[in-house]
Amino acid sequence: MSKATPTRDRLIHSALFLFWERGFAGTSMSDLLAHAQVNSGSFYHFFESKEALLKAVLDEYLAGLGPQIVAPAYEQTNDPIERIFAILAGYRGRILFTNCQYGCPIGRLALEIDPENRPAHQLIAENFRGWIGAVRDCLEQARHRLRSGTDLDALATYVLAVMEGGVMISRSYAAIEPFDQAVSQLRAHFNLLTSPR
Amino acid sequence: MSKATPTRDRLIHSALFLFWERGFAGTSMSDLLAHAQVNSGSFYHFFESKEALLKAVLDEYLAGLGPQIVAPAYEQTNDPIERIFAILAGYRGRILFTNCQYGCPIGRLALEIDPENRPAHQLIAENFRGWIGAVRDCLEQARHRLRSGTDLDALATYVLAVMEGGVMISRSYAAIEPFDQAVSQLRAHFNLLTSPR
DNA sequence: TTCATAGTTGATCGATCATTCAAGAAACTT
DNA sequence: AAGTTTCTTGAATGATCGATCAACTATGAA
Repeated sequence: MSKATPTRDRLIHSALFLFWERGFAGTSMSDLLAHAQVNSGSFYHFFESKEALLKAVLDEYLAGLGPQIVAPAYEQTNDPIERIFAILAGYRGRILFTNCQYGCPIGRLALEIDPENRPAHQLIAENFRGWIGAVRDCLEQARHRLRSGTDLDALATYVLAVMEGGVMISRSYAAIEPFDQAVSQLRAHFNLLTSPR
Repeated sequence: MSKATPTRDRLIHSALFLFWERGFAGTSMSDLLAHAQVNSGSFYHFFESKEALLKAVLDEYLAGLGPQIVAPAYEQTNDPIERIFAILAGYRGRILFTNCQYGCPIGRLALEIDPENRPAHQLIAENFRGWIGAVRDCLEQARHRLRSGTDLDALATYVLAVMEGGVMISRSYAAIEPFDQAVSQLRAHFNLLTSPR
């Protein structure tokens, strides 16, 4: 990250990456400061604490959900159901790009951050809600093709669960296969949901 | 944990619980030693390092998979597919028991532990494989009821992904609903898979 | 030019981290 | 009873943690 970028942005973008790679506790302040090329005094000029940085990072993820995750998938295809699978394919690309090592950054924090830390989990939940909402929008558009009685909220939540779970298993296997298997089964489910009775 | 229990066992059982509650990095040696009522010198008599304890804990989880997770579900019902959902119901109980705060202890470690730490991830993957294997055994028994062409390995992996993802989302929402929604959609999937064409 | 505000520097702080070790107690073997 | 191994005790270690602070520079308004 070039020093041309404002200090606060360098800090956030370094944290985006490092929290994804190493988690929150696993990223030390000295790691972060070295990566962002910032001195500790400057950090505390912009943020009250490491904790405050976490919140800023979660805000940033939320802001990036549309442009970084949803929009590229929407550009791939006009079919609403294919758009859902295009979102999943985006995660597949990121898994491969990181040698199956990094998963979903939000999911990682969801399991790491103390549940008693409600402000942080509120933001994590908002990220999940945003993601689920995007999938739900697609389902809404495809609702006439889905079996009547399908619970769209539950189905959208389910898609997120499959993604997060698939990413998790692929990480430990250090292989893409578990993710692919999970997605292929989800595809089978959608095929059944959209097939004539 | 009473002092009647051997020291090594106290350490492992304390770690089982604390790693589940706070994660590996989030559990300090002093937390652990206080919880197990053991002095640091005794710890290092039995374990080479905190890292070595992690491996012992993962071994313990693997050993507990049958008796703690699978067997109780098998006792609930004889129907192989219902047994899968009984396993999921077991996790539901544990989620509720911990106020939606603790999820799956293996999943938590899967996302926390550095993927470069292959020995640990081998053990995590073995736990996942064991879980998937147990589900696969049930699917095998029910294979005549499933649509032909169903990939049983992929379907079993998928069940784990849904469980892990559902647990994760419930944790951040601090509510059981996301888990229930995920399981209900999985149920819908199984209903479609077993319904006549 | 002056002055206030905004941002930077890096040494330093106390707390806590995982780990070590010398000494001694307890549990065995003979 | 004597000797040997196993286990326990808890103070101490050096490293690293997140955070602080006073001194300094850069910026912008008057």
